[in-house]
Amino acid sequence: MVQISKVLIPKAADYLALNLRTQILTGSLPEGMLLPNERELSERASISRTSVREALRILEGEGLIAIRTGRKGGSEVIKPSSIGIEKSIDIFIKGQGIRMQAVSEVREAIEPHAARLAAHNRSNEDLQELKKAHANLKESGEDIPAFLKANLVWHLQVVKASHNELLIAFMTAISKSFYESTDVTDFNSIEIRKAVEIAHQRVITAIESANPESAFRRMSQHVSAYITSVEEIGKPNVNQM
Amino acid sequence: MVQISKVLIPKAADYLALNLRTQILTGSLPEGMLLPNERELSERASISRTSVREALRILEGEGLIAIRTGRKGGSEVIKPSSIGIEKSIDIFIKGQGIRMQAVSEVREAIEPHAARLAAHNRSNEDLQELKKAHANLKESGEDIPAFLKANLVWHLQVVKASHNELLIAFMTAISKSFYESTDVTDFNSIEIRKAVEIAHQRVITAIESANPESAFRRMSQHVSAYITSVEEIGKPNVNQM
DNA sequence: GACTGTATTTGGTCCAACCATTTTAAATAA
DNA sequence: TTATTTAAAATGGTTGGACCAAATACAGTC
Repeated sequence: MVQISKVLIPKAADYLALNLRTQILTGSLPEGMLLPNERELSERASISRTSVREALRILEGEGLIAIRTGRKGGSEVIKPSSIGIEKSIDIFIKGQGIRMQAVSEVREAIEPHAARLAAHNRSNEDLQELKKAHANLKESGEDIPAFLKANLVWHLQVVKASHNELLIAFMTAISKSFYESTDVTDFNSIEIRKAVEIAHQRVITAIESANPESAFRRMSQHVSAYITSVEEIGKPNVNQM
Repeated sequence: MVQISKVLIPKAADYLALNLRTQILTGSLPEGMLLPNERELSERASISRTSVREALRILEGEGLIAIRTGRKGGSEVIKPSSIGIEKSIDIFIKGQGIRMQAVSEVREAIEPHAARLAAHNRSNEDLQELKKAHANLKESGEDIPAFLKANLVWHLQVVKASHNELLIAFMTAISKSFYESTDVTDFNSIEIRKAVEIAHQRVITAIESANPESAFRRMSQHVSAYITSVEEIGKPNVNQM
């Protein structure tokens, strides 16, 4: 028996999308460049404009092009931002019904290390932003939503100060889920909020004095304590949408 | 002056995609369900089949549906896997020209913590898979590519044993980039390969004996040492494609 | 020079037909 | 009866062409 492996016939749109994606990621199509308009792409690739548009929709979804209408519009090659990562992580968490605990564990992995890196790499601007975020948290008073918001910003700012683009993307994606599922009543107590404030101050001090191991240890303690204070047995999973 | 904010007119396809995405993520459209066929969706949503197809292409790209042709074909709702995350991380790393060092730093954040969790959560199957991966690494002998492959599998297996779906997804995505950019000649020395083997054995022992802090520390040391041994000043960025 | 209207270019939408693939069902042969 | 072949049906894939909508350029006008 002659062995014939199945001939895969990729869809026209997928084929064009792959072609363009490769050219974009290799730099053949540099950021800022305008792709040929749809009618020309259609002609050049010898496929219908409909298929071209499906291909462009795929690339748009991947964050590789931005499509503008009107004269001088078209498909511009853009640098893929972390939004794509955030979107897919969000879909993954919601679609899979990921446990909140799993999200917390990722924070426990990322944040201490990010604090360590921040102590190494932070700029003066980073430090000022961090202190500003800390001030906002201190000033939130009895306004629990404002406290939670300021808290979120502070944690993100620490990771930003690490200057690691991947950690920033991960943390941004995850913190959204975490923030959405945090119960306001968890922070009704002034004592808990004060403890958070003190812990943050310690981390800031470590980062400011460029002490990586101290930053790591203090952030580690803080995140663990924070999660413990939020966790309750039987707490439901991440909210669906 | 009357304040009029710009009226945003979303594209028909985006609108339908958002509608369906919401229903899928909230569970209204459960996994396995077949969406109405394209012609019916077109009729029900009062938009053209072309727009319906663009919407389906978006959802397909997000990993929320699988489209099959033929009678009894159609768009099946599927559980979004980690592939979407891996794809977007891959695009981000390549498109942004992320430094290899940044990828390494993420490993240093994730792997020790994953080892710690593995010591907590690992099943007997996990342990056996880990030992199998270790055996493969030991048996690779002078075959450097085989060594690197086995090494990759071992590291992934540790993270899998953590039973944290997000960490697994992150590590899978990242390890691909790391693996692709690792120079074979970095491991020409038998001494280096032997050191890796010993370090792995220590981590396995810690995980087997359910000693989280030992697992954390040993993995931490191993990853740092590994990265140091691979790092060379002036090493180029992650390969573009 | 500022404004205004018109033409041009580009993406957005629609339609109607036909092709390709897969499954089902009927017809036929063994 | 059972196995095989053939035809029909249902579904996504693709096409070409027409027209709509938005953004810009440009010529004309004040």
